[in-house]
Amino acid sequence: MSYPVVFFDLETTGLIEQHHYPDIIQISAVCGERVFNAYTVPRCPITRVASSITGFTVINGTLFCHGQFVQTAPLVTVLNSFINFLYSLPGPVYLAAHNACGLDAPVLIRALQEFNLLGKFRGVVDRFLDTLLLSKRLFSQLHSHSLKFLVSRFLRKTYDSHNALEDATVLQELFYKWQPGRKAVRKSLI
DNA sequence: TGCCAGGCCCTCTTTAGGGCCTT
Repeated sequence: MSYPVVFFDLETTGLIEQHHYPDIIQISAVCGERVFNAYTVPRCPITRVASSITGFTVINGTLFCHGQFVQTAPLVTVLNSFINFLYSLPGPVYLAAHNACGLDAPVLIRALQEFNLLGKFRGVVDRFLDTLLLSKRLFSQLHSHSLKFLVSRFLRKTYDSHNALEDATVLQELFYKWQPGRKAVRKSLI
């Protein structure tokens, strides 16, 4: 592999819509044994569907997950901490997420732009890697490429997390299990 | 009240449509 791969996942207030980007609630990343995990109170309401999927709710400006209080930090602090985490690795790195080009990459980039952090971010992240594209390239015969299905198929685990840290962790396990070649990885970069 | 997106890939394609995947 050309660069180390950092596996990350976002939990957000919803999906990308034409005139509205969702807010970040949680950023998690793993690279080998190194782990990053942070939460922030979103500035826009969490959609009903997103709340039912992730378990996150905001009550009087405080974040809860399945009813449990969650320690948060301002978004700019979370983003800076995430970038500092990436700089602490032997970079530059590939930043991998499942369906990165559909949600995680554009939402993260937009948030970084808002705080003028994209330049600093680009100094340590070479490219995004979309493991959904990679899975379709490697296993075109599979009828599903959802993270839940792939975890069940390759890791023989029951999996229904929708917690960013758990999602990033299993994504790394999948990648290590697959051991994809350089060519397949290169074609899944965005 | 009820409804809601976008990008990618595949194919019975390219003058298009449908399914999947993410929260």
